[in-house]
Amino acid sequence: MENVLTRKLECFGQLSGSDRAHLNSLIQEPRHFAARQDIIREGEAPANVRLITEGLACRYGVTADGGRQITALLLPGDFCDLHVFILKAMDHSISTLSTCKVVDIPRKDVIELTERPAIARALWWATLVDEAVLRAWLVNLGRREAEERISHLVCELYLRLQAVGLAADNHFNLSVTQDELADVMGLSSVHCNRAIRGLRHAHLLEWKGKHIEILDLERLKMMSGFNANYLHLTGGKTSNS
Amino acid sequence: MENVLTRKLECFGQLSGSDRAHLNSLIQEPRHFAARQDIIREGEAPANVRLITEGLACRYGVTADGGRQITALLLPGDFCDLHVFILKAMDHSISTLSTCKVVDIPRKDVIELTERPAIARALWWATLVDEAVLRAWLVNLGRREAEERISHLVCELYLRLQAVGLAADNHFNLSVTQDELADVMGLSSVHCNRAIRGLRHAHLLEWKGKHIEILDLERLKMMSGFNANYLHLTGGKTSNS
DNA sequence: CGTTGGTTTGATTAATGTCAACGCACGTGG
DNA sequence: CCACGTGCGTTGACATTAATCAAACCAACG
Repeated sequence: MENVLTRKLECFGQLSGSDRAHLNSLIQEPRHFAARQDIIREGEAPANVRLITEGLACRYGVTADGGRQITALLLPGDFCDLHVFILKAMDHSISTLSTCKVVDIPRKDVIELTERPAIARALWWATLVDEAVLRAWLVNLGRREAEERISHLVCELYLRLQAVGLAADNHFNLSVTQDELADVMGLSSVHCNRAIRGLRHAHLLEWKGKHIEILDLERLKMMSGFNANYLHLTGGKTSNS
Repeated sequence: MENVLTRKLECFGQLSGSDRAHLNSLIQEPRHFAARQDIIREGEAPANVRLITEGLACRYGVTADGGRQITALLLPGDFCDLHVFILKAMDHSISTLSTCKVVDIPRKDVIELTERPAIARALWWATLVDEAVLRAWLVNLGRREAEERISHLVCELYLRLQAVGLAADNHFNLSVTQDELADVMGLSSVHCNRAIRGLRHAHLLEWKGKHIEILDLERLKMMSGFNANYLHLTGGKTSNS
């Protein structure tokens, strides 16, 4: 089975055999992280680029009064800190949510990567998609209320997980507690709990422990105004191939 | 006077005379837009890259039920659609807020730009800063309430406008109505109005029409937990030089 | 002057947060 | 094998924050 990095980058477009081989050579032994451990902290300037190969992680920011807001969920294939080439220091922290495997890619290898045009474009694409997801989340937090907000996230995660082979048949696993979900959604955990109950009672989904089952994807998309365009998954392998 | 593009890119670092000259040559006659006109709409795939040289514009997304959320404020020097090289179509729209001047840069000229290393890095930097601002806004919407939220935005805009020479001495002009501010903040315009009144009564700022005067920047930063790191303005000309 | 677009205010309702209790599943140690 | 924590989910009661509706106000402008 191909590795998560090539799978992810080929969402943008087909890569040559040589490019794939080169990418494969970069995936060394991963480091293992327990759940709820910081991978990188705000202020640090890491020397390597890190890539999640297994598990769930998140970017987050904290407010002065101790609040936490998760600003991105990182799935297998996602980069932690492509920024490092340009910006002096991390302006946010990254933490695991589940146990994770993380590969370190030395800075110089990434620079080499950017000299392969197809890969460089795919990396650039990944950055732009991250940005698009951030915009979608902003709309979600700013203009949708709790049940719609959660529905929207569930739709997004289903498609993103599907794109890396981690979801199918309307169900998937997600290692987040309701406290953590609250930090994603900009809500309190109690309110998240009640919103999920609402969705359950409306026969839209089941959510027990880590297991999420979407009972009515169409209605879930409808009620949350979900439109997959922003994920830009129109490249190589959108559908199950 | 140098143009806004070079001024902006030199926030990242000094450019050579040749690079500057090249950038200057790209700034042709701008097109004029009235206030509240769309510059690009969701779904379009523009052939040129557009750059705001004067005025205030915004990115925005709309929800199914007609709500609008502004996801970025574009100041002079900001690009509208660097995305166009990679992504097939815009996943959001851009509209003017005030009257604006907009320069079109042909696609091929931007490709040439990316072949000059210092400029390519500066463009990359600009993208990453945009992303960092999105994350900061997400924290703002998710975890701060109205008064703090507005304070945070005011601090950010003051620094960003200062960086392009459009703010000094704790005041600046901002062409947004309270309805538009509400769409930035994820609040209702009535609630924005009351929050501004609160800030006014606390002697933190004055805000009359387009004119904003910061009365106590330190306290404003404090109460909103503002930390300028995410703007990454540590390069060439952070302070007044 | 009257219109118009924007701001301000009050009254009311809806959404969300907070605090506290309870319950359930799971693991650990006696 | 059972008793006890412990972490998480669930629920209720109540406080706070924000949205909505509607009216009044104000300044700019033809």
